[in-house]
Amino acid sequence: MYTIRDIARLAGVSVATVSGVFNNKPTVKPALVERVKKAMAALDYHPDQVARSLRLRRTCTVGMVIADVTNPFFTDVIRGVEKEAQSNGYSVILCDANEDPGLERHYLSTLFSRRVDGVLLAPTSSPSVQESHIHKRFPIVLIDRIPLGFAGDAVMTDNFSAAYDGTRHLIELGHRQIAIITGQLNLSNGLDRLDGFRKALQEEHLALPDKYLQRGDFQLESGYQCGLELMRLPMPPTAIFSCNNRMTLGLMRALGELHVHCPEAVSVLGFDDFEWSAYFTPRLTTIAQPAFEMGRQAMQILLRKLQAPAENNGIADEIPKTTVRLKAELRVRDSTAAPASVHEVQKENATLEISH
Amino acid sequence: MYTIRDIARLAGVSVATVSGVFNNKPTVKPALVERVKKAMAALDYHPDQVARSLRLRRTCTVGMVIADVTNPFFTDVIRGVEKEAQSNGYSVILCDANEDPGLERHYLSTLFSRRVDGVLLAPTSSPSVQESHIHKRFPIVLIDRIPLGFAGDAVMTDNFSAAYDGTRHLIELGHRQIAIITGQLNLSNGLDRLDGFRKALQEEHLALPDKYLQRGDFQLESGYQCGLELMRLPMPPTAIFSCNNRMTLGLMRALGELHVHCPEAVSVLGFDDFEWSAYFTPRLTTIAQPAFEMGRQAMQILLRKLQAPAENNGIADEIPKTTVRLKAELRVRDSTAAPASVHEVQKENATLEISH
DNA sequence: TTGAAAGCGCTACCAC
DNA sequence: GTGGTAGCGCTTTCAA
Repeated sequence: MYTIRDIARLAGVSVATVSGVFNNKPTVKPALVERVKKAMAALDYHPDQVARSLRLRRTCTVGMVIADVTNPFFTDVIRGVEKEAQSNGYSVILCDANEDPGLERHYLSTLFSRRVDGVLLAPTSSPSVQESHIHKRFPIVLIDRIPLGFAGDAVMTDNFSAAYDGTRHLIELGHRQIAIITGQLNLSNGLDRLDGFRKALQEEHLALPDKYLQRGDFQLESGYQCGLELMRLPMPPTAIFSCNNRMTLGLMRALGELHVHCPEAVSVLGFDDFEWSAYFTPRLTTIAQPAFEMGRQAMQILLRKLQAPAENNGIADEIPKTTVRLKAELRVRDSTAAPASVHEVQKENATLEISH
Repeated sequence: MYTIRDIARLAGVSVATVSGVFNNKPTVKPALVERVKKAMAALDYHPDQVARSLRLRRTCTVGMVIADVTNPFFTDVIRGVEKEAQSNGYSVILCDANEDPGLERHYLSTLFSRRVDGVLLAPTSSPSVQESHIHKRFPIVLIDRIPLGFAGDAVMTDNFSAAYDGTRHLIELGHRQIAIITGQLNLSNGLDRLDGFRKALQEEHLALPDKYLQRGDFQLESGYQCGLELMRLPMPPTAIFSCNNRMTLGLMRALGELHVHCPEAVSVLGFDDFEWSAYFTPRLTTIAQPAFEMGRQAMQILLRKLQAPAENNGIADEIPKTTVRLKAELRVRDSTAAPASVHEVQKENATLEISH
């Protein structure tokens, strides 16, 4: 392994000059720059970022702690983060907290040891972010979800509006008996979706019977169980809003097993859109989150904090907090349709018109 | 930010003692260990891994360069790597090469600068791994795919056997007109799948007309185009083997648009299995790669190389190369069935038996 | 404009 | 057992 000294010797200059070259100091003479670069290339020399980090007290590395990397939603988030990081000379250490608060805490400590400049965090349900000492370690930007009452930097989908708009879509199709399968309600992503759903119902004075509010946990199995329960009710709903991709899969399985046809017998609206949503039978109507953009903007905010004056280093409270809520997009496909009763009415109307 | 000196002062010991404590040196007296640990906890002190790395010439960090993180297959690979790394005290820097050889080369240089201890690489089509100087930088273990003629450490699916077994499944169902949609053929994953397919056909003396060999590029669009082409042939195949998940999606879209029913009119066997494979209509028969295990074993091999004696540091040629080929699993679902002609024969046989 | 040297936080060697 | 200290590779100040 070569050092700056080897390059200096080979190029016949001092180490300070070599350092000046790869830090683009304008004071180094072009001729010397040339000689140094040649020497660097000859030895496949790349400055040691570890030594550099120690000296500069800056690693140009950020940590990314994801509660559940297996959820394909996060793949796009990660890509957005990675792209923005890479084009700004940052590297990303990826940590999979696996929905385990203990592991999340462990990762946050590891990242601190490694002196990452900042952290992007999609927190688990029992969030370490609430502990103030974590924020003394490095700036943090939350992604996708925030704990109740959290006041800090965050980028997420405007879940309330997204759920509201989606539910309105169901109402406008003529549905009156609409059920919801929610996720956990202790983080914003679960709660805001339920709230948006409720708002849309209340505006139309539609009831939400207890049985129509099924509480899942964002996992496939819970979507399946809640789906079974809903469709076995004496008065099953005519439309179901499923609050994430996995639960939607479980719900579809439940419908299949019960031989309940979608959308004829029940409409399904799912949160999260993916490559395969348009390949289902029926093609799924979904609420698409801007995952890539979420990652990109989160990294941008973090970078901005890192460029803040050194004395507060992006940690101090004086820096204004940024919360970005990105708009989701409703993608209407074939899993939502007017309820059977409305079909009847429409047919009748059609008949009437024809008979004029 | 506190340093080892602050802890030493607070605990009333020397820096050497403090260092001894968090490096588990058995020579430190328990009473001192206690005092030091208390001081560390009091200040939320975590040893600076940057300084440590500089001193030890070891970062306990590995790089992971993925040609295409958007492919959900890699999500599981990454999880396997991450889990194995984490439980051995390693961190993972994730790099998305985006199928761009230039970007891949750039990342390999960045990782070298950061002095990662080793690299896991799913190479792009125009692979930097063939360049010998890369291997002087750090040990590399390839994942999922190797360039033709590569001799080094690698972990991948036994693509040849997987494709062979899958094709045999089609043959045993009675298919004789079997087509394939391949990916690029310059890396092992594409080529071995084609070879396994060919082998199975040859054993049964089945022809592979030129038109039945459609060359895709592992992207959705190519699966779609190849699917259209195949089913518009004067003599379309009765079964199609699609060489990855994305192309299978494209193929299914093509079948849908042409109103070709699967599996009645054509059977579909897809490489790669995912959460949604069992939720398609029809439920897809697939070849499931052990992605998580692939990541885990790749990281294990890399760790083993890192523990090799310092003088060759896992880079020298003397260390034997390990190539692991993991078995894939054929998951038979509903998208593959006997061809229409065989259905007829079976029905006839059934009739005959009844008439006995 | 260039070079010599101090020091970032830690480890490990050596002296006590 | 414990402590003092050189030095990992780099940046940057200061002197030439």
